[in-house]
Amino acid sequence: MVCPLPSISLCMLPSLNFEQRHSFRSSLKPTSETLQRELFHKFNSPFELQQVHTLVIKTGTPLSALPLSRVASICALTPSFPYARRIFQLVDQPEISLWNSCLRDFAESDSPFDAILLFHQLRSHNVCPDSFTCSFVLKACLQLLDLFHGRIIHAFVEKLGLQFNLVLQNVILHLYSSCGQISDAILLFNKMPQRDTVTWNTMITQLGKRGDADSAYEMFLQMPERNVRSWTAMVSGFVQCGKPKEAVDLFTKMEEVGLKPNEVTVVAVLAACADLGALNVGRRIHKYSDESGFQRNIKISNTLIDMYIKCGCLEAARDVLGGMKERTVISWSTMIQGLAIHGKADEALELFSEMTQTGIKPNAVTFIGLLNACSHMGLINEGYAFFASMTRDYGIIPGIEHYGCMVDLLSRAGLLQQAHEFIKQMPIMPNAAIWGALLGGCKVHKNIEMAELAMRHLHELDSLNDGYYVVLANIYSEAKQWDNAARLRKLMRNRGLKKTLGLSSVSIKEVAHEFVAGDDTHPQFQEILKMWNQLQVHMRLKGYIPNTSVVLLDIDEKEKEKVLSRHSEKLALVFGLIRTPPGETIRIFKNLRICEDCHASFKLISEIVDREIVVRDRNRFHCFKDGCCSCRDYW
DNA sequence: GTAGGGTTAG
Repeated sequence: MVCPLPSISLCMLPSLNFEQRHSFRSSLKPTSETLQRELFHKFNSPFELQQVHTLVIKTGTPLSALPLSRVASICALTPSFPYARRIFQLVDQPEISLWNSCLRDFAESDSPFDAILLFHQLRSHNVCPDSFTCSFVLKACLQLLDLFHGRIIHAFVEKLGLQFNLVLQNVILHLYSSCGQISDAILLFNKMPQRDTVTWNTMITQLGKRGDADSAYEMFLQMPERNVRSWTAMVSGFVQCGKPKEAVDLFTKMEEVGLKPNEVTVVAVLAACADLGALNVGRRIHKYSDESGFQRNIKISNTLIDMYIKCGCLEAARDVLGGMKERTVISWSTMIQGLAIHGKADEALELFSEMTQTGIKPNAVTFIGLLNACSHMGLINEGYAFFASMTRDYGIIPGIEHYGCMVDLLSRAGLLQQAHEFIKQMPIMPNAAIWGALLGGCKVHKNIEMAELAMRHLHELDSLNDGYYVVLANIYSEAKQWDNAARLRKLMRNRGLKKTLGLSSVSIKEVAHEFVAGDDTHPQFQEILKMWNQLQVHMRLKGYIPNTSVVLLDIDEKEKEKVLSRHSEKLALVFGLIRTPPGETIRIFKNLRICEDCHASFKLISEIVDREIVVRDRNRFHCFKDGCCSCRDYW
């Protein structure tokens, strides 16, 4: 027999200490409050539902005291479902709202498919869904990119007469567009009776993700009202579409309009600066970000690290990493990759062990950075060791990129036969990048036979890429096989391929000055030429001999030297020397790889003019100082 | 209840 004491709330007894309270409590009949609290902890399996229910009845506790949403999530996908329903029907709360909160939790959980299962459960037990039900299930479909169920729910929305619910229409639009059904999305967009900013922003975001910057921008201009998210979506879209300049320009316009960029905008525009190598804009945004109180945002810090690295400022990148209170695997991987392209393999490897010591597990991208570091410095054994370790110690299956790094590592080091064997033993089909890496090694190590073999594969895999033909033509002309070189040029012509023009830019007071190879139409060309001739006198005294073998054309030596002296990176450097004060570091950005003659020249010039010259080429950084390059001539 | 962001071989 239960002790017939009146129900007293424990909080009415503040003077009792913990032990007293505890002994008192055990002699009391549970109140609704204590019951509710305890139920929350006890509720673990559906078996206990009946026991709890019995307790509730025995103590006369109102049913609403039960943690109903917890009951719902525990019973949702079990045979106790009907039992839970019977309880819900006794509570003064719409049944569907309980299932909805459960659906929301499932949709946001690690297994969103549970939301879809629950939806089927609800349907088969004739529970009537409402608009919230649909929105949560659609959210689950979106997480899973489950177009099949998405279409079912869409049909259901129409059946329930919810086709005028703007929120639902927006989710459906989002679902179609992110499942790659852009034409369905556009169809829906066009027939929507009303649209809001979310509708437009969704379209802009998804078009940007698909690489269609033009359509996205058209929408951006067309939309009646733009908020910060609209601008952010467009800035981000430009970055994703490989238009970082447009991204920075739009960002500037956004500031002019008086809108305050938020954390997401900052990430997007910093990524644009990284792509552009726009250090000054990047620095300004870093300052803005700090002033806005974004210091603790990990994604911003990670993007800042990447931005500084890609702008050639390793020190600044280190400072950002050093100042981070919390780091993710991305923070470390970004820095490791950064050190790799700056030729600091030892530091990259050190950072890796520091990372694992702090308990952070590397991911597939971390290993790309590590292998890259080995590759840029010729660390063959270390590279093999990392390649083996990634699977053995971390269960990461190497992807095509990892194989690419290994082929690059071996080829660069001149182990061409070994590289070829490695390719033949790959468990996945080698792609153009793999053969391209081998071809690159053949150029450095002047192996015509292997180069031709690689080219046969490249011919099949990526016949429209001019770069490979140029490399092979280069190999031929260096070996003075003019017939073969000419044959290749003819092949390129027949295929409608043109050699990508060399483009270099040098930034002076925030303005990027661009130079094209061979361009003598620049207004300051005469000045540049004069300066180059002066430099050459000093260079020749230091033993400089123009390396005319890099010139593809079969022309006389004097002509070759002329072509050589007008390489875009040389024009940019000389212009930079003229227009900047002595001692200032010169930063050059080139779209292709730096040529061997320019590399040799820059080393000498850095010594002659006593300046640091930082060149970011298509692959990595070269930092010239006191007659040496940070790549130690291994590239 | 609906829209967004960070590292990735050559």
